[in-house]
Amino acid sequence: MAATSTEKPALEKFFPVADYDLAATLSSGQAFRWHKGGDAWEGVIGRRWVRLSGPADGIRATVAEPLADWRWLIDYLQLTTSLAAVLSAFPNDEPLRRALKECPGLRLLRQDVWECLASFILSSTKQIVQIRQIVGRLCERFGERVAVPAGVEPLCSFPSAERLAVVSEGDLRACGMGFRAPYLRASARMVATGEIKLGELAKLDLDAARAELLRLPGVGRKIADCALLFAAGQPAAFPVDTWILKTLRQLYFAGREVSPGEVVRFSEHYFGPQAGYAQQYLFHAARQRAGRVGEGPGTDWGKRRA
DNA sequence: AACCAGGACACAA
DNA sequence: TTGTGTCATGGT
Repeated sequence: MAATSTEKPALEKFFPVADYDLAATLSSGQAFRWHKGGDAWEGVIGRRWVRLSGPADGIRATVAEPLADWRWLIDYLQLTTSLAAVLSAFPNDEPLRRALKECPGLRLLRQDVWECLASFILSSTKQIVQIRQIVGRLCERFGERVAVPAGVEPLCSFPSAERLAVVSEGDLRACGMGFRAPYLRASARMVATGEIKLGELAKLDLDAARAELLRLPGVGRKIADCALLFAAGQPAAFPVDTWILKTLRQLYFAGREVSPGEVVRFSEHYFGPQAGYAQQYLFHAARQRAGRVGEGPGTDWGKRRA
């Protein structure tokens, strides 16, 4: 664990990397705590505040306290992943070629499993902007303060399963999560007690890992696959949400109203070992075309009435 | 101002 | 196995 002992602690580090679109990646609905501040993105990874900016040839990272070991960030951003190798595993079809052209440099992150899972438990029938709000309130009320540079507003970590397991349902509802509150609380308990071991998911095959997550209340196939893909290192997981359902019907079923089950089964054999990456490209491309990517509260694309 | 949102669940048939 | 109503909340 002392592999980087030769490095001096620093507040800033530059990581050379090609084909990495930070903005697309951080706003593509896989993580919910990133905020754009000027030309940079600010967020919290684990218990650290980070500011990221993306010059053409890499990513510059700034933290609040000097660091020598940056592996946590390399891992989160998946900087050692060869995008070309991933994309070469895609089926060579027109829909994917188009999505690749529309979202060059889109990546998958490797998030904390509990944060990702809990966030997606809160996501059901919620718009992404609302998920961000709910997660934000959850963190500020039950998370722990993290160190930030002078002049930056205080921020908190994502609350642990142990913490959320002992928060009352009413206090959770006060974050605006509605009927999802009992799901989050009960799932937090099962994770906190070790009944479900999130750390083991990466070692299991996809079906076994999914079966584990499906034991959690409020976690169905879609949310399980989100946690598996965005956090648990299962590259073949393929979350089918309303966007992907509509998109796949259009692109692969000639617009026919095929059932969700049929679309799921199609996705299981068609997209291959990197199906999850394919999903993210199709999802982000579709949302981008619909003008839904940069949206936040108060964004109305100039349609506000006088 | 209605409509609907990165679903899950219990309950039909 | 596949289809329907229900569950809170608030942005658009």
